[in-house]
Amino acid sequence: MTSIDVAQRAGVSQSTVSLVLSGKGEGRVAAATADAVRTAATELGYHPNAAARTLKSGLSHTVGLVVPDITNPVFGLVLRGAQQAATAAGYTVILVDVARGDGEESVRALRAAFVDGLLVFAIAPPAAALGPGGPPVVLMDMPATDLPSVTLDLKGGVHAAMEHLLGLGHRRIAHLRADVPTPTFVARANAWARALLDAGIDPADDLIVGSLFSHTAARVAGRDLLQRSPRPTAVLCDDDVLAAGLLLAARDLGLTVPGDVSVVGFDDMPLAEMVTPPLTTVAFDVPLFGTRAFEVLLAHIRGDADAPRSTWLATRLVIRESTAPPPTS
Amino acid sequence: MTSIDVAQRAGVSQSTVSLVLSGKGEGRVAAATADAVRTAATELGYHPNAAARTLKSGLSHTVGLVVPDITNPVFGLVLRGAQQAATAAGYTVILVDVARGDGEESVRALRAAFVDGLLVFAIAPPAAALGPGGPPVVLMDMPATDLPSVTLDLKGGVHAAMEHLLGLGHRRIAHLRADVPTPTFVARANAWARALLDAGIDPADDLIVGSLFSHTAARVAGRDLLQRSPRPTAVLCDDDVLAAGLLLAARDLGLTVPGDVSVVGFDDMPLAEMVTPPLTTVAFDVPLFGTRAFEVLLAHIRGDADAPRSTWLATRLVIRESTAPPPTS
DNA sequence: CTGAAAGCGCTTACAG
DNA sequence: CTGAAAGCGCTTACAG
Repeated sequence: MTSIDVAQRAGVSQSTVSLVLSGKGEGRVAAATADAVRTAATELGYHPNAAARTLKSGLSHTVGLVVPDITNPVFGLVLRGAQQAATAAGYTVILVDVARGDGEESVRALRAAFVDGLLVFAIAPPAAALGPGGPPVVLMDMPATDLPSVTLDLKGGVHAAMEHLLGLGHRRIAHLRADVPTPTFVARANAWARALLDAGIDPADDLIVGSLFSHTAARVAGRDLLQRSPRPTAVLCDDDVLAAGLLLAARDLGLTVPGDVSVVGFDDMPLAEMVTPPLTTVAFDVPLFGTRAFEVLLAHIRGDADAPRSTWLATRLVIRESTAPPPTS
Repeated sequence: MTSIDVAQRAGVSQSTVSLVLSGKGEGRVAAATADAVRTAATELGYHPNAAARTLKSGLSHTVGLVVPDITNPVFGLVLRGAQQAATAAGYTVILVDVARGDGEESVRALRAAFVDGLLVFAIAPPAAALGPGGPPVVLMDMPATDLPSVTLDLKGGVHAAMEHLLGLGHRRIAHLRADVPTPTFVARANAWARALLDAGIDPADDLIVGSLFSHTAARVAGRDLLQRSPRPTAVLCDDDVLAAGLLLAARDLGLTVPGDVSVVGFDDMPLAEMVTPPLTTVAFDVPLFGTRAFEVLLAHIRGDADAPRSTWLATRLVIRESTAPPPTS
């Protein structure tokens, strides 16, 4: 079932079939001819072979989104946003999960699916993504000097959260951080320390605890943190899943939130509203983040002269019920 | 940068390059020649063009996973499981989100990425996936007579949940259901009604409420349900997100769980442990579900004579803190 | 307005 | 053990 079959049935040449079906026949092919081609294609149930098309044209109209850990609910929303913009432009976004590995395998596979471009979220772009002949890459939540990127105003977000906590009267503000040394988490850590320093508080080691990326790990880390004395009166968490784990830890220890300890999350995922109490958290427009990233990537795929090198998205603090003044005792 | 460049540099023919680099040269190409080819390829940073390879061989070693709503956290784990089995077999899984649309667009795109096979989760397989020349399709959580499928023991799961609730002394057991008329939800509804009937209870309409698939929608629907009188003493929910919404509704109304009302979820996603109280829920091995589905698909891709038509996965009830005997009043 | 022809970069019999 | 050649199914100048 090839374009030649369609051509025969419609009584035209293969070129004409291609022209009509790709929409490039406009004003070059007679309406009657075009109709005949379309009819024949429908009757035969013909679908152009994408491999052949891509081989010839060099374009697949598909981009890949590489995420570090699909288990984290934010990425679904990022994909949604990216896909929305992509659909409008005639593209599809396919997602690949690196599962906190190096992603070499996955990206190699993605190239094998010859995507026209790559969106890489918060991980160092796998070498396989770069090499010569590789497609354009846009980094998300990952600053870079040599590659275009879309980042988040992490500093502003953490700053707002710390101002909020400091304003409430907290001094011992701990940091429950992700045990992942990527720039996005380093930036959070630095902003936390900066805010403390600016308030004349020492960002001491006993205010810091690291955790793997699961609520179970955060629960264990949180128990450790909340049993230190003096106990922190507030905790800034690197994301909402970690914050959810900390909530569990507080409950394990018979501590109330925000009565005994205030908690701030990051990302404002749906989860933030579902836990008890609902989380005060640093928010950004997650789908928009995906949309923006796709738009930047598309500009690079098209080779636009004014394709943005690096842009960023605002963050803001959403205040819910997990923060309050420190206990008076 | 093509295989011809590599051939020239290594001083061999294009055929030899192909043989060596595809691993099919074993025992057919002299070791020294093979080394020369590999060296040249590395030096040149050569990557075979996947479109050409696929066009010629008809194989992309990529399969697609089509999910109804990537926003739901279960699908991430399904992808993980599928990818794990796929990696072992030299395949990659790419995910496409249909966003509760019909998926025609997405699947067309996936075919354009010429996947070797398709895993379609809980939605009617888009027509674009079927047509002649389409790749093998395996349906997940969606029984079918004409296509291979991997399903869940939904009936057993609901039965266990209802036995648990009935055993606790509940009679007015409501059903918070997904407003999505796919077989997976119809099966849950039927099993719920069956269990009630078997216990001599009428599965009346006032025990039923439908909701869109978000905790916000479920919260609203849940408030409606919990304000009916007499109030249900227990609610079976079509999934954990819906159950989380119901928990919020109970809180809105000043009701305690499980004191005033018991709640059972479905899927046992990480969320089930993060909400308050942790959810009693119908569980299954989510990653294994993905793994199984991939294995079945692979058997069909390979054309194994004994490729399974339809298999199923067990479910079990995980009892946590959201269920207790009904209020004595 | 339409067709004949070349060629995208591989893989795979086939010949030697 | 190695190479020359055909061909996968399209698209795209080019000719008419």
